[in-house]
Amino acid sequence: MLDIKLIRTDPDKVREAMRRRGSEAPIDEVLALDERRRALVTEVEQLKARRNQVSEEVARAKRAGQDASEIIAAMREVSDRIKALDDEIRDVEDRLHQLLLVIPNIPHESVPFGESDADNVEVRRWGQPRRFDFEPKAHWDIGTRLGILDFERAAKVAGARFTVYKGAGARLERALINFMLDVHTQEHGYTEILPPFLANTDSMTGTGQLPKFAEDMFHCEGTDLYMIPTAEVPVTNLHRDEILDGDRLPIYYVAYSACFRAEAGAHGRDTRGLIRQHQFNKVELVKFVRPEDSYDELEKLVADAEDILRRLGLPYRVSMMCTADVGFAAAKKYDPEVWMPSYGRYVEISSCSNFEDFQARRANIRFRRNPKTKPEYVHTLNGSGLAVGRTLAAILENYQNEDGSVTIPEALRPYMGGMTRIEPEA
RNA sequence: GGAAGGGUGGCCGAGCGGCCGAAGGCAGCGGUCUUGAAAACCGCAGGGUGAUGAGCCCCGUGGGUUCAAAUCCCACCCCUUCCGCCA
Repeated sequence: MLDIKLIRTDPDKVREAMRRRGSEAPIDEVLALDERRRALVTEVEQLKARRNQVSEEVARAKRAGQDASEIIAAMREVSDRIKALDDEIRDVEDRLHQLLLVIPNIPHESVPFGESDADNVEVRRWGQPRRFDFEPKAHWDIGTRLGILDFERAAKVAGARFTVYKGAGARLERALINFMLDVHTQEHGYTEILPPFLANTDSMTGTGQLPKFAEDMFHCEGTDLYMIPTAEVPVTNLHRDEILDGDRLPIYYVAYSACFRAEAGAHGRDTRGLIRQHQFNKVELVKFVRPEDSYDELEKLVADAEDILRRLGLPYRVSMMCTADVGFAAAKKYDPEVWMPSYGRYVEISSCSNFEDFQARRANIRFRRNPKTKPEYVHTLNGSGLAVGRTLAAILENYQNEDGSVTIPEALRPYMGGMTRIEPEA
């Protein structure tokens, strides 16, 4: 959520930011409602001040045993007016709030202008895509042939875009989760969280999934619960409506969770394999930091995600999202992308964002620099470290052998009981 | 799911419809005293809006009654205990 004061004092800056994003935003309507609200508030507050004053007089008179029926009668009218004004204010504020909730964040000045994802900018590249001296297969073929991924039975059990992992495949997924959690907790300084996988409307609104993106999520009928599309939601909302002690910042959390996405509107895209699923595993990094540190923290966050790819020996590049692709809530976003032989290109495997105070304002997450000062909004960041299913797919493809087996990356072997290869079932 | 009890400031905990943004205690901060510390004593200390002012608002949330609600009424949410069910 943007600061209403910013919209009020510099509406052109906001309009320009929306134009750069290619987003429509009801700025004029916001300004009109804001003005209306402030006029009403001024009026009602004057009346309330009078009511409070007179109430005291009534109390004093009654205590003195005097009759106060005249003032009481006079105040009835004032009270009615107050009630009417309060009703109108509530109505105006509701509408204003609804509008503010659908206005996206302002991209940081370092974000390049662009009109589509084609305008994203590659910032660095690591590793060399392997040259195969045989025809490399796609991970769905590799996994199916090895008997470690079962798409058909998953479709029977749940439907399209679900996968059953089996044997060494299930273990490899679990190994990746544990490996990532261990690296981030033991070497990058994150505290592990295992959050609820369902979250309520307030939480979804706090991080920005609602109200705009309801159709992307699974909703549990008859409840106020949504299945989380990312651990960002429960973990960021851990500190909703809190005032954090400045000494505690920065806070780093890492959380494994299953993630659930309806993928409405993705018909026909990535229909095969693990790339686009209704349910997938992810290890998510979340930070709460001081505003002045958030861009340094973003760079460190990306580096933490990249570290996993390097240790796994997976070639990747990092793209900086342009204004058109930065995402609703983010001010700046980097996407680490892994080399995927079956796609013949780099595929998003993480997404690291600085939301500045956009989420903090929605979720009311603040901190106090020192005991005397007013609370300020924190900056929140998050990034995948990494998407586990896509990582497994990348390993199958990049580490495949001509005989159909897959070599297990060095770093994962301790998590696989020393296993070095996944061989086809006998 | 059923029954009972409860949600007040960082924590504990009072609160007769008006003098309650709210006693008291603890923790915190500043000071006096002390070589220093503790103790004792004095003082400051919630959040929002706004200009560090005035005013206004906030006692789980939302309605209602009233000239006036932390206090009365209704609904909802959450917590605790007991029972039932259950991984």
